[in-house]
Amino acid sequence: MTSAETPTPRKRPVQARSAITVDAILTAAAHILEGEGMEGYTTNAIAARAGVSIGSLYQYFPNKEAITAALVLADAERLYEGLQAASDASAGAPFLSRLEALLDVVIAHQMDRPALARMIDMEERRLAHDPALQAVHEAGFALVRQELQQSGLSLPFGLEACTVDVFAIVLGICDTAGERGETDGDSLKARIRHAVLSYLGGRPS
Amino acid sequence: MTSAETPTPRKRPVQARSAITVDAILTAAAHILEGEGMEGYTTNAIAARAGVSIGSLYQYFPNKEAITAALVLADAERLYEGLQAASDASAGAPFLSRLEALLDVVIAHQMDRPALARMIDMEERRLAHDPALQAVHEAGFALVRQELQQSGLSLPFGLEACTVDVFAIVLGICDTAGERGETDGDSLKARIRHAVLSYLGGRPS
DNA sequence: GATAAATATGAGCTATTGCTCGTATTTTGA
DNA sequence: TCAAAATACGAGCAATAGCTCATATTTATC
Repeated sequence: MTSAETPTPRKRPVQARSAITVDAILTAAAHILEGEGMEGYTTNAIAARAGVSIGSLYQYFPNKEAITAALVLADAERLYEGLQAASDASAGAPFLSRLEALLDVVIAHQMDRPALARMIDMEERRLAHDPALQAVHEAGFALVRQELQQSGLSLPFGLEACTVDVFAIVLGICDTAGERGETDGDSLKARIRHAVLSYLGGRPS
Repeated sequence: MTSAETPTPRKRPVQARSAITVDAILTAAAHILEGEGMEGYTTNAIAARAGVSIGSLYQYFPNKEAITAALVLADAERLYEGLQAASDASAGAPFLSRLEALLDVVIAHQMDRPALARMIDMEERRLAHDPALQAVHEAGFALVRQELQQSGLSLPFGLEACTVDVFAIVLGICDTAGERGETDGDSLKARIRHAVLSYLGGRPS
């Protein structure tokens, strides 16, 4: 994984084994969050599950919050990179195709590990003021903004408002689906596509 | 406030003064949540702010979670009652008017105390499995479901899916607006109305 | 092989905080 | 008026969990 997953590390891991340790910690944290929620999410439990001593954990993370922040940031980055890749891959294609490509990424991201996605989503709200996280969010915004600009559609509101709302609609429907335990990705995609397209004024379905 | 705000009370308040105590506790809890977030949200702080001893607090709430649950439930009930009232008041009116009446309630609820709304929203996700809360949610669903049924619109998806999505769209845009600190209720309403109407296939703005 | 730097360890400290319980005060009802 | 019930009080217990630090081990460097 990239170095961005370890923000504010107390010590920069330089040897290979320490990188493995950091990775094990983040993986363990994710598994606990996914399987037990916030109740079991303690630094001691994370260290134990990672097969690492609590001392080692605090050698690379200044506090518990930093672990969560790293987890959330890595997740946001993965999503953004997926969107970027989809955007690049569908360059030149008509807007509808490009939108579908982006939705596929978002939905795959949601459907992959729904329980984890839900927990990370909740933590993401709590850590919304983290500058590194905000930067990734802004990058995602920029991507969608550009997509809308190039779509040639006559937008119902200002570019910024439409960008914000498209995000809100997509994430809103996705999160709700996650909370309700929906598993049908195709249905989800069809509904989100319809919601976004009709909002933008493009011919839906 | 109604008795529904005190679920699972350790002791049912029967005298007037104890009702005041319970009310003071809930009010204090809301104020702390609104002003300091989860960091300052401790039972001792709540009791202190309420001008009540910690012992009194635990005479009416079995644990801290019950206070939060009562807060969230009261909020959800207030919203639902507002929707119900708006629905009743606009009986017989065309769908667009009725939708606007409902949106006014939602937006007023969001704009009234945005910081508190945001915190309650977060806790609401965490407590999503609370039966009493689920019941209120279901009541809200039923209201919107009926509204859609009576609209005469030919829905783009099944009634249930449309109900869920309308909720998700409205709350998604609202929450995002709250997080971004938006203060223009009119703009918000226009966008949400557009999003919902276009999703449903009714002629937007 | 020797020295230093990096990494790993985990017992236990510290601080917080949810919560209890014995007691005091107020209200009710007869 | 007085006993019983309801309410209020708050010092302090108990448990948890974040985190430190002195020490041990491994790796890199020369």
